[in-house]
Amino acid sequence: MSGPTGLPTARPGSGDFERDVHDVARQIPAGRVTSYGAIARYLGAARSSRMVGWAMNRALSGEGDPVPAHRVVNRLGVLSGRLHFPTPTTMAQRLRAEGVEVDRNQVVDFDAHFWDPSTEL
DNA sequence: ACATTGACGGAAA
DNA sequence: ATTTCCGCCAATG
Repeated sequence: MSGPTGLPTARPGSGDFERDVHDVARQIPAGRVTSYGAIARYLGAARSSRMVGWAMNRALSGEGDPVPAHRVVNRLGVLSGRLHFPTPTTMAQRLRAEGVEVDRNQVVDFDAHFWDPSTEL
């Protein structure tokens, strides 16, 4: 946490952004998913959803506490980051293991599984 | 030092 | 409704 309000205040460009992204991602409940944009909005960097992707990419690097990167998809529910996992199917497998249906690299009934940090957190 | 490229997404055309 | 354009900025060639 960083801000006096308790809300993360780090923005892209600050070294804390990456850590905050990981922080939020770790709070995504199993069986739920969120989007890059949703995390960016929560962190007050609505236009930097790409940076969230960059941060998630680093999350897979293994270092630090594990981050459930498979629970972050794009706004359409597509597993756009699947190619960054050990194998192209790892992301989908992990989601299915949590009860999230995936068809054609896309979360089925995305809205029902969507978890918005701005609302839920 | 300069150009291109993204795990994106909203706005403009 | 669909397609194209840009902002955001770290990383890479």
